[in-house]
Amino acid sequence: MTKFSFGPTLDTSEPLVLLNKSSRWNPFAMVPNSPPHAAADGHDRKVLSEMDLFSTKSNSLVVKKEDFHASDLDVNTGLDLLTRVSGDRSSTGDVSSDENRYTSKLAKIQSELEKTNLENQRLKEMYLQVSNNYSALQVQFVALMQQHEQGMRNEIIQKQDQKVDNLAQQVSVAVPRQFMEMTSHGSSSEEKTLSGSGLNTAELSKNADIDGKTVRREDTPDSNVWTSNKVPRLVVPENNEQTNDATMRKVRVSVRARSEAPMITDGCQWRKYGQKMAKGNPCPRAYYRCTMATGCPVRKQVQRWADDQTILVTTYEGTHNHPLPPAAVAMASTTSAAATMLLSGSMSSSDGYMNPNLLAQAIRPGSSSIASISASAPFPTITLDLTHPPNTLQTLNATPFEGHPPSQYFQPPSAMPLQAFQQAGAAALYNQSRFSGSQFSQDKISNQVLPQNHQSQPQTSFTNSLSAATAAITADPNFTAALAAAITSIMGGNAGAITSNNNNDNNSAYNNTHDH
DNA sequence: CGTCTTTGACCAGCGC
DNA sequence: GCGCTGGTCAAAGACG
Repeated sequence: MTKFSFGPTLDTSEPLVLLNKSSRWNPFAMVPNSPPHAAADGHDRKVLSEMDLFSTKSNSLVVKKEDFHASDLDVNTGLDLLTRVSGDRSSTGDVSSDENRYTSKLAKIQSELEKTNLENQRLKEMYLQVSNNYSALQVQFVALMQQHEQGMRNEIIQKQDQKVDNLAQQVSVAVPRQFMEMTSHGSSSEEKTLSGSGLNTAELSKNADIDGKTVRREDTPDSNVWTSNKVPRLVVPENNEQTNDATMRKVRVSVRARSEAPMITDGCQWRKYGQKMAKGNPCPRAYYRCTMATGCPVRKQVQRWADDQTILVTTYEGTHNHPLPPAAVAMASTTSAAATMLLSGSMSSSDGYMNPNLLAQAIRPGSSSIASISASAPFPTITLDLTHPPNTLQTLNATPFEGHPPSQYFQPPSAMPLQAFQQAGAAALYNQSRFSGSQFSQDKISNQVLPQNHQSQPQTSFTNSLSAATAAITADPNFTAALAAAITSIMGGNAGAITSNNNNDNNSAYNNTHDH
């Protein structure tokens, strides 16, 4: 309820004392707020605008005239006003006229009280209404935010579908769609003997239509995760046991960040379930799983980079099957967007091989890059390198843990927020389906033809945003926020859903000598 | 006492 | 089949 402050204009001492002394309410006890004409002290005090502001029974304040007599006024000696009035009366000697005057004043006060009570009542109602409206708006806001997020996902899916259609029209060579086929139909011979259409747009559309059903997949630990809901939908149809294919399940997002802190909180809760020494890295690799919800399939690996142990490499796998706290959403969206790009590229590709021409343009040695895609890794992995300041970013040269030789890099071409970035990423991933199978065939790469509609795009805009994001990252100790800023910059603020990254790794973990 | 971490054991995939 | 490696399990201990 609105609480009205009497403020500095209220002289609480006198009326309070009076009220304590007399069980009968005396309107003149409100001397401090009596109208000027009622106050003999000459002070221009205002009428108390609100009397009983908190009691619904304030109307009971109405006082009958007959309750007031001159004797009453005389008794209340504690009231300055009354004292003065008595003095005035004694000077005039006209008691009856004074009573009449007090009666008229009382009537005025009563009327004012009624007005103020009515006003108070209106204010109460207004407050209730505002409060209710606020609550309703709050609910609507939450709902809109959810719808907005879903809408962005759908938009991305539509863009992906359009891109896929374009690719289907452009690609005439017979190419296996391993990545998609593996997820939609499992590893069947079909994936390698796909018709010359390259892309089965009808099937792609069908996959896209699966939207809304694939969220369920997140409930299965083996489901393909690491992506926003839309991505798994595209990649993995429901009711397909093949969706549990280990390869697809291993789609990963790796984040490199320079951090001396033993642990970086991203809002999610993680439970360490294992630690092992990995080949080629003196630092042990810690395994975590999300414990924010039972059955959440999200896992992550944390390991310090062998080349620079000040760099924490966190690799995420899976999609949360539960709501995320705000603190976790940023990271989740970031990694999810990256995974979305990766998978969207895989989806848009009609084959499993890289296009050397594309790579030649996508990979610009010496140029900045924070995103790379590993084709040599056992699983499709997109790596976000947040360890380099602007203009000194380096492409990632290997998957973080396995110590493999330099993988294929993807540098987002220019001036391209989400759609273009995704297109470029998709193109870069166009032929990377094979990396899901861990063995990338260079021989096949050389024979591939790719659409390159994105390759000529200028780079300055993206570079600028990238530099800004990187600067924010390097300056911001809040890894999560910084990472979110970076990806938002890349993705044009359309980063979708949810995969959470968290560096819960701690120094103690590295003291262990658990090895095999 | 419940939760979390530690860590040795176990399993699966892969190459030889 | 064997060894290597990555990944996971689960008992035991630590911790609050």
